[in-house]
Amino acid sequence: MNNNHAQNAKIFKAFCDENRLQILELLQNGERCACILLEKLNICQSTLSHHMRILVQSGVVNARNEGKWTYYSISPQGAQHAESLLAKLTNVYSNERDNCDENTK
Amino acid sequence: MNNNHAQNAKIFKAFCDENRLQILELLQNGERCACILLEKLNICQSTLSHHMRILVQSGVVNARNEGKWTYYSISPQGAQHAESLLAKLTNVYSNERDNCDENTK
DNA sequence: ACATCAAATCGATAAATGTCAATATGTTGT
DNA sequence: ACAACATATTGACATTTATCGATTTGATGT
Repeated sequence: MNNNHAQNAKIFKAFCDENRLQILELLQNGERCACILLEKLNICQSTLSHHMRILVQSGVVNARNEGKWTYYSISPQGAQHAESLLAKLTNVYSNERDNCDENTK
Repeated sequence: MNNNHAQNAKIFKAFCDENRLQILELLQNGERCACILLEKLNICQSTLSHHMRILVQSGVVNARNEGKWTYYSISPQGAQHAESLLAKLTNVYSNERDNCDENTK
């Protein structure tokens, strides 16, 4: 069984903050420059940078540098990975028999 | 647009902790009593209770009381809700034109 | 070289979270 | 009523996280 829960938890951290969800919502309309995101959010620049780092590290968001700008976009692959991971983590394998057995370890 | 990001963030908090992911993994084999979960995890009882509360409040896990025991199980509906919410949050509506427009607000 | 702008990093601080020990609540069986 | 057990709650503490202001890095244009 896949057991790197510490790493998997990091992926879902992308979705655990109000501001990050708002950022994702903005990115749903397409790739956006950091400065545009900054305009729309009531946070300071270093805070945005912090959130973008978490989003990128989760794999859910892509970053692209062009000149002095950084463009961010939702990564369909990263999102798909998070989605299937969530499905995998919540899939029920049992048919509910053997409830009190020790067959889980 | 659906904007209760604070509430949505709480749902994904269920998946943001290593221990909670391990609990979900145990529940994949079917409904489990808290005492069984406690046996398998290296955490103390009050910590387990804390994590179960977060999991239940996220809607991803169901709790059922029977006598002095509490049985927990994965909620397929709750999991489905989280999954479709994740998909909704990462869906890209744009065809990548109008990148620098102000059409997002 | 220099000024300007965008973004990242650093340092400090406040808030949130995870953890445990101790206690409380509630159920079961005697 | 009481003891035993399962779970929840409380209080304290350490760690992590979110946030901001200040500074640094890096690119652009003059």
